[in-house]
Amino acid sequence: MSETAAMQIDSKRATTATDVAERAGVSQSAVSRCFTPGASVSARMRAQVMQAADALGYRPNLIARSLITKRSGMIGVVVGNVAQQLYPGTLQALATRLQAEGYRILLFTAPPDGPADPALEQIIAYQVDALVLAAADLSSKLAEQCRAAGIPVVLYNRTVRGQTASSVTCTNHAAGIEIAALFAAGRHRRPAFIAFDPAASTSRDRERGFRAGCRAHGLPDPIVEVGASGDAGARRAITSLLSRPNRPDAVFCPFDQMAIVAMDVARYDFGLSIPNDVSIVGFDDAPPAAWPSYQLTTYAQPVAAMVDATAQLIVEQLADPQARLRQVQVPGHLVLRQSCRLPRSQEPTR
Amino acid sequence: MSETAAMQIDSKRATTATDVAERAGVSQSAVSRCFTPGASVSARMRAQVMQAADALGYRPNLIARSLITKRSGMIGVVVGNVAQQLYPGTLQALATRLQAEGYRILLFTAPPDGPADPALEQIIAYQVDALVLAAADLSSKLAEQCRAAGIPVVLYNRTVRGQTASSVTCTNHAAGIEIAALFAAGRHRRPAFIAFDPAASTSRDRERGFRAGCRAHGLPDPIVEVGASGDAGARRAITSLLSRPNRPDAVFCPFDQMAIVAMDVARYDFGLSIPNDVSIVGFDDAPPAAWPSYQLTTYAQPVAAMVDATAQLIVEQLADPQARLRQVQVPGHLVLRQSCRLPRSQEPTR
DNA sequence: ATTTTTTTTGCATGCGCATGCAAAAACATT
DNA sequence: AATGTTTTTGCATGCGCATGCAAAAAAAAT
Repeated sequence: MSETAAMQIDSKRATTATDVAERAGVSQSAVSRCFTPGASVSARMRAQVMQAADALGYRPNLIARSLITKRSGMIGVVVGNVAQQLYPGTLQALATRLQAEGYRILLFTAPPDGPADPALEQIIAYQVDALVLAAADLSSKLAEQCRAAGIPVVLYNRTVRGQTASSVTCTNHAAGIEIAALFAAGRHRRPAFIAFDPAASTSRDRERGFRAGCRAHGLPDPIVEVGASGDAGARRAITSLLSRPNRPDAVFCPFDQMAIVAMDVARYDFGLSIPNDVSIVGFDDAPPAAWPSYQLTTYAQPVAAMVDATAQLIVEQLADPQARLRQVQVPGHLVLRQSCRLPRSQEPTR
Repeated sequence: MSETAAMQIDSKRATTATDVAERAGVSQSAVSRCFTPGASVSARMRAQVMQAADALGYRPNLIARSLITKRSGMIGVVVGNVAQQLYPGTLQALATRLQAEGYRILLFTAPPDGPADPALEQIIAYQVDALVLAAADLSSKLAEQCRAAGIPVVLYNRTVRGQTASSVTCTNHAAGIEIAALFAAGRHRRPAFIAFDPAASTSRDRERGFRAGCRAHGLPDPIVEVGASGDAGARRAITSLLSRPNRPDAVFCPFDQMAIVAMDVARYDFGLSIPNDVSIVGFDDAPPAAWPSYQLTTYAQPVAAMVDATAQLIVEQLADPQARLRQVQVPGHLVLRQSCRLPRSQEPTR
């Protein structure tokens, strides 16, 4: 009776290193060593242990291991809105990369409303080895607190004032300049920019570059409209722009989703032809940019390279906690498609 | 000298419950109790401890806690291709929901190539409390192994033979029937279906429903083409379909991305008009389906409800490991837009 | 065959915390 | 004031594993 009960409990219990040791007739530490790469074990012992381990279906408990090694093997990734823009691709790439590196991803999403730091407590309490902040509009407080707690932080696609964390971004400023040059080359006269959250460094840098580029190429200062909070905001902004008495003939949208909305509004609400009546340029080179219905000219973010840099920064900081913080900028490139008028001489590449 | 070194080490070390106890002049267990909801602590002690904890910036180490409670508070989520289709939205919703429930998400992505089970070892070793499998084309072996290891598994948007796990899907079969009915009502004559991975239950169920519906409504058996492996496969499949001598006049694509590709090919490669020359219906109601350029008629998957059901199943199984496995089917609904011809009498709703 | 060197193994300990148990303290009852 | 009752607290222990240290075994050198 009670024996049966005990056996049931036993069968529920996960098999531990001690169980394996017992069955193999060796010590628990021997088992541990067999599962620790680079430990000193004889071939015979290893075979013996492995056989017992297989028979019992043993897997080392990584939680227990973390407790000792002080490495959880988990990287926290905080994403604002997973569903938008380039984050799905980034997440995929990041996950693949970090998994290859032997890390697991602990995913946190920021609540859609308000910049409230998400389960901040959780993040620190969970002993993540490092943190990737991939939310353009997330409070920078989180980064600081983690840093104070000794957790390396890498900002993805954003920067923060005061060098409290490493960051990886695209060459946002240069991109803005380049796009202004493109507009100038296509003989546009009235540039415009739809700003995202003004607190987001990414949007700010692109805007600043764009302004500088306009000035440098003899264009007037761009008309700026704010198009925050998703498609609705973008719709409002582009509508406002196109309703102006002398409407812009070249609109730079700081990410593709916004540009897509802009194209749809221009075409279907205003009956405009792109790029004849108005040119629209996006940012990111998200998948829909290449769809035949849009053929969006856009500035491609080098996601693979950015993810790579992110992983590298993490590994670097983990290896040496004293490592200097770095702001990595990865160059992107313009992808010419059909949504922006070009100088006569130039054919769209690709 | 060595004192300084020692202090540095100390300052690196995270503060533990024992540190707090020392400072507050109480026992470590008292500290533990203060951070354990529902434990017996006097108000005075709590205040005393909390003050010390604040001063030291103490946070309980969840890893250590897990070791004792045998609950990691983590839910493993395995996703095939994060970047595609409805997964971003799902992931967002799931993360939000599970976070609200007090769980963290440990994210695993299946390698894009081959059905190789990803870091399976990792998943079990990491003591996740439960596992959500949201990869339509992932081997079902993983589910079985986890179940054997005593980890509750919930299949999201797919099922598996032999009741080895709970699952949450949309009413795929009924949806197939409904779409056949829609085609019949619109006086289509030559239905077609583009199959996804034939191993994926989701694609199979939709196809079976569609076939049944065609039969029931006096339509011929659908022409079936396989369009696996992403956009390229879809492109090949739809091209093949539209190249046929008597090409189909109604194509059902088992998810929106495929339908989008189909629309683009039909329009731009074949110069066809949608829905006059050919009707196209998708599945999921992903964001692009609503974009003006597509106006895709599609069967909406009730993501919120499905995520809800998933969370509920998990909570249920965690509360009672003996709980019966359940196959939950959440009803979706047809969203009529412009990509499918309707009977004269009917105007597109919405 | 003996000593020295190297490798392999077991023992003991502790990571940070939760929890059963018994002692102590606070409170309620007669 | 003394007893019984409830609450609060500390002590001790262990979760599953890695790791320093010393004993044991194997290999190399004399």
